[in-house]
Amino acid sequence: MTTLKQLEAFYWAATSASFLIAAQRLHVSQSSLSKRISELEGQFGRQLFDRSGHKATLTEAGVILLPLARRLLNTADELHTTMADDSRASGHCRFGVGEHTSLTWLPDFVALARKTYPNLILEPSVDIGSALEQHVDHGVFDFAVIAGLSSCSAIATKPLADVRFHWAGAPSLVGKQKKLTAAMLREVAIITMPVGAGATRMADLWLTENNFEVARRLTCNSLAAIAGLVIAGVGIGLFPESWLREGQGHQALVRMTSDPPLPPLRYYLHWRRDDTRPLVARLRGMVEQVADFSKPNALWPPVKPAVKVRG
Amino acid sequence: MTTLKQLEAFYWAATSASFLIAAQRLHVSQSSLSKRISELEGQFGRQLFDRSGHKATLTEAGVILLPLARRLLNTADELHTTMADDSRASGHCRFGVGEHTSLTWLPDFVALARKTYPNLILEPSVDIGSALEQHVDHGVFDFAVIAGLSSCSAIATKPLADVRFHWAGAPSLVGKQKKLTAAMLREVAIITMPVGAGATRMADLWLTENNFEVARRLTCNSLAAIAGLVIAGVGIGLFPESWLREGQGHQALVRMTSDPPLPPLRYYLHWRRDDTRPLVARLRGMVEQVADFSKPNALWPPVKPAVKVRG
DNA sequence: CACTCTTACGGCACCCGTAAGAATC
DNA sequence: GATTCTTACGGGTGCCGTAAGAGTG
Repeated sequence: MTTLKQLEAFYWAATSASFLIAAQRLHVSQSSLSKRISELEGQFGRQLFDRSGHKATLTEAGVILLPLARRLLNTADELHTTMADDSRASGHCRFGVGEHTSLTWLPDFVALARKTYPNLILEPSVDIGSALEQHVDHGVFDFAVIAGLSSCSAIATKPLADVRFHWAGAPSLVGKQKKLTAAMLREVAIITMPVGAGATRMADLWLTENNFEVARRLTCNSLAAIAGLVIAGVGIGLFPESWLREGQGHQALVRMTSDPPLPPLRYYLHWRRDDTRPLVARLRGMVEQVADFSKPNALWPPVKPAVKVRG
Repeated sequence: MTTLKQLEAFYWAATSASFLIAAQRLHVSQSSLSKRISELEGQFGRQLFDRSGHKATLTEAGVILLPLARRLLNTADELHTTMADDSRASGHCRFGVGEHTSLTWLPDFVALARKTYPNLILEPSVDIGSALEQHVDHGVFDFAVIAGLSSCSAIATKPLADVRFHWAGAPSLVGKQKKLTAAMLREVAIITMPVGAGATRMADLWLTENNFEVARRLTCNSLAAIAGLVIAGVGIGLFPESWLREGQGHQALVRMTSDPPLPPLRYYLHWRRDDTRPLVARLRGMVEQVADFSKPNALWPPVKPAVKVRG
């Protein structure tokens, strides 16, 4: 008898980058997934994948089966949406966020998800936008929060918030006017996340469109590390507004103005359009609820001098 | 994870007369079926059946699930219809036929089905039409061949053939004209299958509509036995035309004419509308191919005197 | 040689059927 | 007491993961 497990295995194998990634998404071993597909092929009496090449590709029969399997899985998901009491749902959820998210509302989301689904195992990963997007597309992540839109039509998106970024430097570098000028850019290094990150793409666009020349570029994949570099006077860094808010943030990090100002960066929830699992859909809904990018970040608490010295 | 087996069990339990009958149709033990339903209830966190009474009835949640399960099973069946190579399908098929069918084309059907699906186990039952219909409705049979239409809207039908029936008697009873008159009916017993049989219903209608009075009625559930009674001179019997064909049949059974003639009896293939299993659908198609009610019957071969004595 | 998928195999978990139990009519 | 469904339990098998194998680029 054909089972939903088998069809699920086939579907994700057919639409993921490899059997291995499909297996990871389904939380089974790769050999188990391979076996499930073999069973299907046995039942149908035909090959679903052509294994002659380096990687398996769909045969004609596989192409026919793909939409049928999708329909069946859809129907099964609808049934679950209606019937299932998933308050005690167990399972895994893998998702990706940028570093900014990881330091603002990620704990809120995890807390809410854990409270709603105590048996669910959450597996967040922090990475830059381009890597997150690829992992969503390949089926590694159930969803991801990424700055900017996806270029892939198989990925659905929903806007979450606009976040303002600003340049900031150490007091000694910033000067009195706290304004980033073209002259400064020609002298001082600027430090950003790697090129795949949404904020970096936005900043590069801003630099290009305004014909700013940049002396040196430094990239680092940790925003906290960048803050350390900036404080040490290595250069000017790019930070979300919440890191630089008045009365909060490290006194050694001074927000600068620029002309024109940096445009706001829009964050989107990304997920594979063909992922209809109801539980994941609810988790995505919870992301929308708690996604507050203006929260004071966790690593960078409001600094009130521990001992206030008067006079 | 919810499985198709579980939903199948639920669906047939909900639409069959009892868990036991549903289990028989699915070829599993009743306890196994019960367990599958319990598992569903566990997953959904609600009762699907109300077990307080003598027999289980659907709860509100069960009523909601029923069409969803039906849809999922339909989708799964469509997938199988497209993909499955069922030439080597294994399984069981239970069906019912009337005695006339059992003695004409049933062997042809069994032969064809066994040839097409060597691993399929066929389980034909012979009974009268009303019993067959009930068994189809309750899910015991996958299909049945019955004279006349069903009164139940859940049963689909397809006409197979019109069969003519005739009265026949022993030569001593029939007389020269071989005509059944109202006078004869008042004197001689008529012998038919039990009241639930289609031919009997047809004959009763004929008697009533023509205001014939009948001296005595005998019923017997075996057509061969009725033939024996008729030949012994007990009364006049009702037989399908193929039993009485010229040059065939037992010489001691003489076909009679009647005024008005008996109307033809239409045989229909009956099955549960909600049974969408592709294999069963193909078997039903095979029934249509081989259903030849005018075949000489198996028990009643053309009688050619074993030894022809001349002179 | 890195990567992808298959095969072999030991172990465990699940599911099945038998049989006894509980509840209803 | 007959019927209907559940529970308990032993047994078998099907499925999973580990690990090694085969083939490709």
